[in-house]
Amino acid sequence: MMELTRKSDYAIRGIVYLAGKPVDKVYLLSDIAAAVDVPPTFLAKIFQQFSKMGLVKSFRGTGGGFMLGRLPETITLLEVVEAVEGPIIPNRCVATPSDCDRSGICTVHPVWIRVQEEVRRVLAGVTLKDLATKE
Amino acid sequence: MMELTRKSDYAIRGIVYLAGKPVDKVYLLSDIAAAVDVPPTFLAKIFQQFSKMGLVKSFRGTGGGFMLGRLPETITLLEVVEAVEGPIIPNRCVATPSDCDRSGICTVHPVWIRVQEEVRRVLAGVTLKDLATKE
DNA sequence: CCTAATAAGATATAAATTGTCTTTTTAGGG
DNA sequence: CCCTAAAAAGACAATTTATATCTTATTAGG
Ligand code: SF4
Ligand code: SF4
Repeated sequence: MMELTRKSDYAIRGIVYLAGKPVDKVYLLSDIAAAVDVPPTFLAKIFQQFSKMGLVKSFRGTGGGFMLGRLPETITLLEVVEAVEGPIIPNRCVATPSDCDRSGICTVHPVWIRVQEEVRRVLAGVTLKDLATKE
Repeated sequence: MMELTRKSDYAIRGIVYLAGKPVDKVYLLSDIAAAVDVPPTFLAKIFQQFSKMGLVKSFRGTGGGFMLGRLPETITLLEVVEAVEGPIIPNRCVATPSDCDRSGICTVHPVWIRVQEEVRRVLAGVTLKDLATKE
């Protein structure tokens, strides 16, 4: 239960890498992928998603690559994870109570909401700046 | 991310149902399954697991069925969930840091440990007695 | 023994995960 | 105006996980 996908882990590796570099320069996807040990084609897909959401900016053609879309201190881990996986929902009734006939009377339902809140709270408390490894 | 499986949800439904009934009587699997709206064969598998772990007791043959293995106030939701799904691990490096070469230097790693702690704390704080619907 | 019930194990289907491959688009430089 | 470098987009594929079901065995009571 509750296991992060590779995709999210890779995504975090990639964007944290960017956050640890000078933010106004572009970096080759292939270089990023190599540095964080992620299959390049997979990371490409992830960064395409991020690009649409503004988490990163992309530049095509010669001299192209990726850079962070915003300052590292303004991007939380929560935002990154939810950008990849969608909302954090411990159980489907948290997102859509109508999915389960029992949600009205279910005593477990509120527990999942609390779990969601706690997880979100932890992840929202960490920014890319916090995570960036400065060397 | 972080979504509970049906199996766990079904498991909880089933065992919470038992917790809401007089604890020293046996109940037919088919009745439990019908009451909580779970495929009977699936719930059977789950309860077989639970039985091995002592969460429930099973009785075969005529007049057989299931009852709770311990008092409802001594069984936490955490225990039930982990009995079905195994340990709660937000990321595989939490269980086995050696799985990931980067765990030594990774700044994200400690965050997943905190997430794990928070989730476990919430679930450990709820017992089957709390969840049992009395009517 | 006959019947009721769970136990155990094999099997099946569908969905999600974890990628890869090919083609297209964009941009820079000579 | 090409040529090359790079990301974008979309199709495709393998593997694993989830979600069951089915069959046969075992146990217990009457
Ligand atoms: S049974 Fe309760 S916890 Fe499970 S899905 Fe329905 S409302 Fe949510
Ligand atoms: S990169 Fe960090 S968070 Fe991801 S698996 Fe490795 S140690 Fe864990």
